[in-house]
Amino acid sequence: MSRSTTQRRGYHHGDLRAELVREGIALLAETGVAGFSVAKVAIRAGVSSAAPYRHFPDREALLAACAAGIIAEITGLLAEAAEEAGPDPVDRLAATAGAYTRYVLDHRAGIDLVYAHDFTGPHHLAVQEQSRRLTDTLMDLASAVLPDDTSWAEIADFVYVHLSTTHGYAVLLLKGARPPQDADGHAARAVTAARDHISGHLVRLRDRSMPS
Amino acid sequence: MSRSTTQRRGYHHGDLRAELVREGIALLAETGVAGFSVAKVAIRAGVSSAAPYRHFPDREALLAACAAGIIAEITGLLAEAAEEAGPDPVDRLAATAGAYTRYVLDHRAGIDLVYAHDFTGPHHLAVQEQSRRLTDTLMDLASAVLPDDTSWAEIADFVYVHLSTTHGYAVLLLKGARPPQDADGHAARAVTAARDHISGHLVRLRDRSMPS
DNA sequence: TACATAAGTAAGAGTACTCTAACATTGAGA
DNA sequence: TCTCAATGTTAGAGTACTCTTACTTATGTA
Repeated sequence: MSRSTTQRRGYHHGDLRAELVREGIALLAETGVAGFSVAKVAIRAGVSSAAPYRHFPDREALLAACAAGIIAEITGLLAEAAEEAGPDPVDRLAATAGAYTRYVLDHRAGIDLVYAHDFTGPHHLAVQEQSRRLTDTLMDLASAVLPDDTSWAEIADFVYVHLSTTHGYAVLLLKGARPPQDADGHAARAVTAARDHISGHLVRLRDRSMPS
Repeated sequence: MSRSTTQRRGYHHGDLRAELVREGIALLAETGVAGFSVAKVAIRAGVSSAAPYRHFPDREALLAACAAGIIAEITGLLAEAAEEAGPDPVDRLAATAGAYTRYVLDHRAGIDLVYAHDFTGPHHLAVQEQSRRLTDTLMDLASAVLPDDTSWAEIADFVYVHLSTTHGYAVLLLKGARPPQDADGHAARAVTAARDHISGHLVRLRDRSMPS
């Protein structure tokens, strides 16, 4: 890992593939999917517009690599946030909402790629793999929150809604639909929203197991 | 309102502006913002690719008109769903989550326009007006759920998270991130998620007002 | 050191789109 | 009925992008 920076050495780049993904993610953050083009990414990376085609068969493949990179980065941040949140399972799961919000605020439109694009095909296995890892991370955290006899499907359902809440909150923030605050304030509110969802869910489980 | 259909009468269309918005919304539903073009909308409406420019100064204006139309339609559906849900305030608010989910499932990618695009500028007052109406509708429903002495800002905050949860759930559905179900099943799960959020929020309010 | 190969460049064909300009048709009111 | 403003049409200039082809340069290995 001697040269992971943006510096270019000469005719050959060194690690153009990785740099294209980095610049692609940055471009997505600035312009969203609509403003994304292979040519722009190439210019940002300081190479000709044909160079990316040595590393990616087409635009779609570069886009997919960026998506996989974004998801992988988010997964890492969520795991890290959970770790820092301490031992309480609810604290740990709720903390992921804050980290997610922070990421979206930092990377703005980049996030719409992951959710406004179809990566379900067989050409996008890397994206699917990263999505699975993200889900697995949340499943682990969620299973510590829910009762021991909760089925896998019920955990998945719960995780899905947790991620929905978190994602929805962060995405709406990007619309400026809220009075501007600092990132910390938004992240804290996201954590509270996650807590509300968790506690509401647990209350419902309790009420279901011992009806009035 | 004698001719609101798609039929064309002759050289002149009759109400091309409205039809462009309709077809634009339909195109957005199929392809998302990335696949949206003035030319395609014109073809769908059966007119030349220059005709839309008689009604909209540029592509952005047509896009904004579509967004305003989408938001207006959603607002109507939410109000209707609340009405049909009966007298209980929680039922009424939670019902909006189901209606929203149903709309997104029916119109798929159309929704990403509203949230993946910037309509905050002074040229997009129509979009902002429709957004305000949607928020007002939810504010009314939310204020019936919360204690009487809740401040406007707190209601707005609560509404924001309610909408986040709902929107996030619906958007993630579009990714096929869930085992496919019928729309009714998804809508019902969205309502439950909204209920969990509402009850969790109310529990927190109660705990705050009478600490242990 | 020779050289095969990986990884870059330049040039451009082909496509799609936005928006404009000049012209055609129609309907509604004077 | 006449006329003109509104609303269509065709043609095309200008732009941006994707992806290919042929060529160039650097690099690692025999």
